[in-house]
Amino acid sequence: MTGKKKAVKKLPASVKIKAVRGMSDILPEEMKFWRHLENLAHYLFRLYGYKEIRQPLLEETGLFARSIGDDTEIVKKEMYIIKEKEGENLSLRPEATASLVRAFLEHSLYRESGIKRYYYLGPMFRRERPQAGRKRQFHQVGVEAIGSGHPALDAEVISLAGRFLIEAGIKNFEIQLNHLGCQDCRKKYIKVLKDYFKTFQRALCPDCQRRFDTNPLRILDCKKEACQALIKSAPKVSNSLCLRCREHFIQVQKFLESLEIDFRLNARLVRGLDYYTGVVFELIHPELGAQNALAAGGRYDNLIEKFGGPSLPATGFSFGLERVIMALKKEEVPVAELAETEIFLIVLGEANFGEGFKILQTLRGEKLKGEMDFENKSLKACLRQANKIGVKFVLILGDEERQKQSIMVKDMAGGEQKLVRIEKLTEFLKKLLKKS
RNA sequence: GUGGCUAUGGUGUAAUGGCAGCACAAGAGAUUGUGGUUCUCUUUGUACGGGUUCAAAUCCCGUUAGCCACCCCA
Repeated sequence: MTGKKKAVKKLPASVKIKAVRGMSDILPEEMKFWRHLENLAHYLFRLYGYKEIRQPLLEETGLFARSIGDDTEIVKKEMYIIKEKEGENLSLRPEATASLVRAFLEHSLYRESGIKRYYYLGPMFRRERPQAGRKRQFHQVGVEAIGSGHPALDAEVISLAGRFLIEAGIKNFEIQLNHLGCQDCRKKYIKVLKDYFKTFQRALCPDCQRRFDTNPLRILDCKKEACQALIKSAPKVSNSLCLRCREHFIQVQKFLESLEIDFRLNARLVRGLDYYTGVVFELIHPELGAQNALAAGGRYDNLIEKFGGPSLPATGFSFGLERVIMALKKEEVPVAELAETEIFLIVLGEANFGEGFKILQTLRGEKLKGEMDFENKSLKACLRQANKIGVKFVLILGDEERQKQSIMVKDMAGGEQKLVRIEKLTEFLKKLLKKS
């Protein structure tokens, strides 16, 4: 290729390709945020004894229907379902807990001793109408801790979620707690709630009239003014809790207080997924509008047994990474740039190109991050480029240097330069880069 | 899924029915081997499809996408 580049002709609109709705590219400039959170997850969750696990993106559709609930929006409307020629349909996972429990049982991981702690990280899929913080492919990191009903485990998981945000650099968030009751008292509460709302059923908004049948707990979550008054005087969960649940909730709060974790009780906090029982929580960021839940989680003490496994209590949470990144940006949290190019090699004259190309390979072999120009651009243009990408050193290899078996090393910060013999180059650069 | 708002170079914006302009970014250059500042020049755009009109970025319809709220949820 010589001469001027021709302008790239645009494809006609009829064949313009673009990403699927609600699924966005994560471009290099965004990547530092992702790596910031992913690295933190790997470090922090392991610190607490959680082991990484990765499940497939596809599972049998029935798995989600059974765990999340047949009547939830997620299962009814939002799953990406792949029709198989034979056998059961497959679905892209809308969340991770169901498939984690599946894997847990399939590989008999319950045979291991003690509390089983896992963390995961990856894309989830829900076919919702997209918005900021609500993509159709979105990403979660989360943990699941299986095998203990102890309130300290709730406290561990909740405090871990809080610590994740704090270490990520987010200051402005709130932990909200509620107790939905165990299987028994939850059922009891739902009955009490339905009895209460039954008398006022006609006063409820249309959505809530529907919720009355599908998920009465959700009525507590309604934002309509008409319902607010009724909700206010509705019976509280706390009054329906059995003695054990009540004691458990108190213990969880005590443990959290002992760890100096701030939280707020929210009697109207409910969960949309059917498998939740007991203590549930959300981590809310106040500046993110309607998508303000950075993370949510809670106990699911009956799910494993429901899937045919042993009766093991469990709890966990998951973060929506897109939302955490929105919070990072809102709070202008400084996030470290990813490792950048340290050295830019400039070759003058095509005769020296091969030699320069070899030197670059040697530098890279020594773990020095280097680049060079392949287009025989002018020295000026190369320096400008090197300056733009912010390298610390520029190496110049021309006829003069070549004759002396040396290379010019230029410090971009100060501007001074020094002739260095090629065999001493890597040693020389390493010393400088470690110091600076 | 429901309702609403929006769509102009890579990015941010101007043009209120009459010449698509500006800034940043990008590329080339300012006496031939020295960057950042400055200066000159250059490339690149009305999301898509229709309609109204002498004339459409501008008005209308549809599509697509993004955003906001709801639904739901991380």
